[in-house]
Amino acid sequence: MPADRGQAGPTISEVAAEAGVGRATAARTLGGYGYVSPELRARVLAAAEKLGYRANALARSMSTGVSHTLGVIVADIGNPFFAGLLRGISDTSRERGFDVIVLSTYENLGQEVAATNVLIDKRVDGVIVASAALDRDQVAHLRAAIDRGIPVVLVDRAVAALDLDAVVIDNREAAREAVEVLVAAGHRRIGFVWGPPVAQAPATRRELLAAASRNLWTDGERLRGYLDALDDAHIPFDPDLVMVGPKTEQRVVGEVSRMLALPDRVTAVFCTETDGMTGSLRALRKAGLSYPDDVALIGFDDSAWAAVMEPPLTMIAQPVHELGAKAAAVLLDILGGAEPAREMHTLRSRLIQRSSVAPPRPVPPGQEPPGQVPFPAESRDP
Amino acid sequence: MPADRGQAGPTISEVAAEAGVGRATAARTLGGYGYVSPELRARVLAAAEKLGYRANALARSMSTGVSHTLGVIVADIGNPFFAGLLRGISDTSRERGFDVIVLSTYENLGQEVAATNVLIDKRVDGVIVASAALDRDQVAHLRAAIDRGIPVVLVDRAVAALDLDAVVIDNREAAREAVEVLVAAGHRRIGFVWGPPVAQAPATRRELLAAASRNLWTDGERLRGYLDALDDAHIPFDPDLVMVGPKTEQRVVGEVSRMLALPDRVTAVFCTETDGMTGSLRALRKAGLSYPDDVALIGFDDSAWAAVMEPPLTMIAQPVHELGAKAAAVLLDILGGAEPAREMHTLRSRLIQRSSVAPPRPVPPGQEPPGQVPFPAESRDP
DNA sequence: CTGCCGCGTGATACCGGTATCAGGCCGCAT
DNA sequence: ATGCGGCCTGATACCGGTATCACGCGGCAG
Repeated sequence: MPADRGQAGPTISEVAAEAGVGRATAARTLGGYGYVSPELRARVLAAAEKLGYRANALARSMSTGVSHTLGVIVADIGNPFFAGLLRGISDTSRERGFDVIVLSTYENLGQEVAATNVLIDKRVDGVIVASAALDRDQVAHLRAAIDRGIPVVLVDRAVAALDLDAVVIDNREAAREAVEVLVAAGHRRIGFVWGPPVAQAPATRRELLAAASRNLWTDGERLRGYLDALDDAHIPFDPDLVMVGPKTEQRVVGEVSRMLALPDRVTAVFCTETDGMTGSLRALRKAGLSYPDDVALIGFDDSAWAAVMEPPLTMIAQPVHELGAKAAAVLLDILGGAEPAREMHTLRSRLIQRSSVAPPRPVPPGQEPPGQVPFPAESRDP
Repeated sequence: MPADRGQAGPTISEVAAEAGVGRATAARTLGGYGYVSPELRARVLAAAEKLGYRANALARSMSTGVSHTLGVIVADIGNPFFAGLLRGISDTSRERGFDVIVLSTYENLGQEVAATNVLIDKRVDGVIVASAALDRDQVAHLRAAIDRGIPVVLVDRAVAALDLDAVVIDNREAAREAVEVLVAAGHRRIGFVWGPPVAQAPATRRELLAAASRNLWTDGERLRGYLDALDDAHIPFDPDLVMVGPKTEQRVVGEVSRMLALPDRVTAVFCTETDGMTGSLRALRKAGLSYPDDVALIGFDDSAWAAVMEPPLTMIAQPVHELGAKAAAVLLDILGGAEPAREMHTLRSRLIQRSSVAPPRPVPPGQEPPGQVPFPAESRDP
């Protein structure tokens, strides 16, 4: 029951009738294929103009099997990182005449599966995904898309279980570089916020690495970079300084507070995400501590805010736009007939040094300054 | 030329063949309509399962004329405000079984027109739009959608030229409340950053109001609220304290620097958007000034960053999720057959008082510190 | 035993495009 | 004059669903 036709705009048949030509002629003119004499072409165009004709993309896709639409699945549109990525993707897609459908999973694998199905059902030509999948048994939905002939390109998070093109940054190197800066400033008690979303905190370095190598996901790589820098400086790994598990700002505050209350407390914190940084900052304030003197800080994902903080924050800037643009370009090339390279395209991030790193405050052993062991009652307004 | 069928997944006919039933029977089973005997139903289901059948949403939409998809057009996905909005929209849409296609226009009317056409072509059932359109002659694309029977709901920015449902916040009240707080603290030289994107700065209050009333767009309402508060406090309007025109953080820095360098400089700044706030903060630092003592600050759109700034920023928090949820609910109700109310649904924002407002620094006339030359505000009155 | 009713099923005409192909018309060569 | 080839054009069969409708079959009443 096609509700109330006549509303939904004219069809090609109506245009043809108006122009007094056959349906096929109107279709050739409007579809821009085949040959039509200048005279008829003009008549069709005039009729289309008059009627306000717009081609039905659904019908066209049905017939051609091609939708000129890319599907993008991201973990969280609310995250500025993904927002930037998206802009890169849509800019280059539009350039090449493709539309983009965006779906956000909010880090929920179930929603990622649902999103993939939506894209399959809507017959997108290709998919770009920042997947929440970690393991071999969590990629069935992506494999289903591929099996149906829909090319998939990974972005931000590579999934080892899938042999696909992936566009990522040098997470491990970036993290290592940041932690090296901390080490060079003299820090040895460096907190890692936050890590792989595993169920329980790994007790040993070995366990941690095992967890990290389950996959190439972003957090895992950043953790490896952290470990690399520690190793190079011969700083022993301390599981108490690593936060893993569910990623909520709330938990960061708790965990960093804990690290700050340790007898041998943390003197620097490395944050792998924006929310980790804001959470750490909250914890600092709660403890009546400030940066960079009490605690040095470096975080991932530069933003306007980080630059206007007082003092301004040293941050790692990811090439978000390029990341998105590259992912779209790779996918579009495949759609254009190129053979998938099935390789990792790694882009470089950049450490922007500002003023949130200073040498650790020298502490005479045995008599740590007040304000770091028990929390003093809030002297500051909430 | 349907490239290589067999790739794209089984069709309903193939499922029917596999199950040994007629096409219609398979369709009824899989489509969940009409009657099918339990026995055949089971056979069809088994066949579908075996073949990995997924319905082609395109074909279904073609046939039914309904896509169960909402189109959303926002100005900028990179803006956390819109990201939050989107989440509200997709949460309630998904609840009601609708998918969402998001298009970002980056404040470009041309792209908004293109986006609208994409949505029309893809035959979405309804559209939610935060339009960049201001005037009567800029809404043709939205009217085209409506004429084609696609319901449109406005969000964040109401467009006066269109008699549609709109979900907005009490922008004027929110701005007035914020400026009142500034006034109550003793400020009389209050900067407004930033205003309507008009071509040239209005010189008089009258001109400004005229510009603002061209439409109900967000900035205009916020400007009115600012003016309201000034009027109530009998503070004369000074065009030098209002920033209008293109909205770039770069320009904010320049304009606020200018306001800070005025003989009778600004002692407080009210920002209508996040970028306005970060820009103002930059300008402050450049001038060697700090808040809240040198300059009081209030801004729109609370964020995690605003709360961790030192001192924390007093901000207006918009109910972003509710805004999106409400817009989706209104649209979905219309799609469900409800008569459009064509009214303004106004949600309340909340001023979160933190520590970026203090009374203006009293300065003995005649001996003001270099770089800041405050005069009593009254000295400028005509 | 015949007729009618009703239920379950399958055949089929859509939806609005694309793409193939047949056929009409014209010109030119024989 | 006839035949043939090329050029345009329009008829039509798809794409993969939905929805209508006709038909076959069984049961029950007359």
